[in-house]
Amino acid sequence: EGVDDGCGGGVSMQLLQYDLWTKFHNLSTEMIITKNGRRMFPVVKVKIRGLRPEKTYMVYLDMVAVDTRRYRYVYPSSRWMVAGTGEPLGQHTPYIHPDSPATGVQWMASPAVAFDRLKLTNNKTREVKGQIILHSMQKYRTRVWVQEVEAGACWGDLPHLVDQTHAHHASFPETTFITVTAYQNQQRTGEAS
Amino acid sequence: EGVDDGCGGGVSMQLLQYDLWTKFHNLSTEMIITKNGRRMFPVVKVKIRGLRPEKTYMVYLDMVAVDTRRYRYVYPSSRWMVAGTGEPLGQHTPYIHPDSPATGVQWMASPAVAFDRLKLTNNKTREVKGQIILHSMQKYRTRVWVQEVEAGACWGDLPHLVDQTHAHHASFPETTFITVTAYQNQQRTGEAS
DNA sequence: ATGTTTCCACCTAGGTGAAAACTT
DNA sequence: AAGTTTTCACCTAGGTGGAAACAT
Repeated sequence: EGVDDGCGGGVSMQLLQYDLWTKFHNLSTEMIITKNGRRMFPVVKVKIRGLRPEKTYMVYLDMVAVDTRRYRYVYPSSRWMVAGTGEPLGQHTPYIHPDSPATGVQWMASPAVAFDRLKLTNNKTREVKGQIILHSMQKYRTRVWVQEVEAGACWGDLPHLVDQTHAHHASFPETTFITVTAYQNQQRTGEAS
Repeated sequence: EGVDDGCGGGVSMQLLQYDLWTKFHNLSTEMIITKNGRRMFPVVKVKIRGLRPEKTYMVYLDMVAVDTRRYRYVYPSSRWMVAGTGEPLGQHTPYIHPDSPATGVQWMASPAVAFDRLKLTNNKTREVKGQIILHSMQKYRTRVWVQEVEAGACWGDLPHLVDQTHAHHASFPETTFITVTAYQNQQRTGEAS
């Protein structure tokens, strides 16, 4: 339940499927990205608490570039090694959770706010809705945001309402990953939760 | 754009895919229901106008039993004929549109509020969420409701908030159908919209 | 040759129409 | 035997891992 918070207030976010993520963190740490976009495995699921029930919030996610290095998987030792300098840190438009906007009651009633529709891609040419563009072979960490918006806000306008200076956030060390376009570690398997 | 309204106010609902529904009304008028639930074809899609932008509404749908007769498809003439008395008129819990609750802005921004997830069933034993239970071989008409609710309402509580006396409604003659468990009319085909 | 990306056949989940089964 | 219901194989859409292709 690693949690930092940006903005004071009692808002808390807890990463679910903690065992799965721990295993991921120990064994693999690699996340596939493809041209057409690939879903994350494991899926980021969080439990959100401490919202004001009647207020309206949107929830969104972005990937924090941990550094500007490039990584390579080295076979004899089966470890990730630094392999030079990567792309400079950039800002991408966050992925807005499809249930947004919704009231505090709704977000908290849900046992798990899941980002299972999110896709990761390396296709820089066309920006597709629902996909986050990342650089290959670089290290990222998942970060989730909760931001209050006006009750009348609608889905289409949400991207313009993103204001990270007035939002709560949490990032989860277990979700740190290195982007690949094909699995490097052969131990990687896809068991369900 | 057949519209009746229950409650005054400028709320209007228009049935979309009118050509498709007209063809349905002229050629077929039969709707499949199965044990496990079957989606409607055509799908009910409506355009909603005249809501107060900032207010919160839920939208739901029910099936009005047109009469208590039982119908049979007679082949030589290829027509539906009355074939005796059916089940008495009953009340079923309405199907709440999965986007509920949402603000007036959101409902009106959508070019078509579609009930494409709705399933119709003849399975009276277990009441399944997302399915409407109907009697076979009887005649029904689709009716759509719009009801204002408090901003803090959440999905799980909506069924208890249904109050048809304080809701707008519209029913569409073109959507009148007779329930069957297998197609009677061989001309029935499933072209897309 | 090695490291990286794209492509593609497999697999799965779920919806559909028609054959099979059931009923009266 | 006719009418009605259920079952089931086909089809489709979309996600996945490994094979093929590409690049350095």
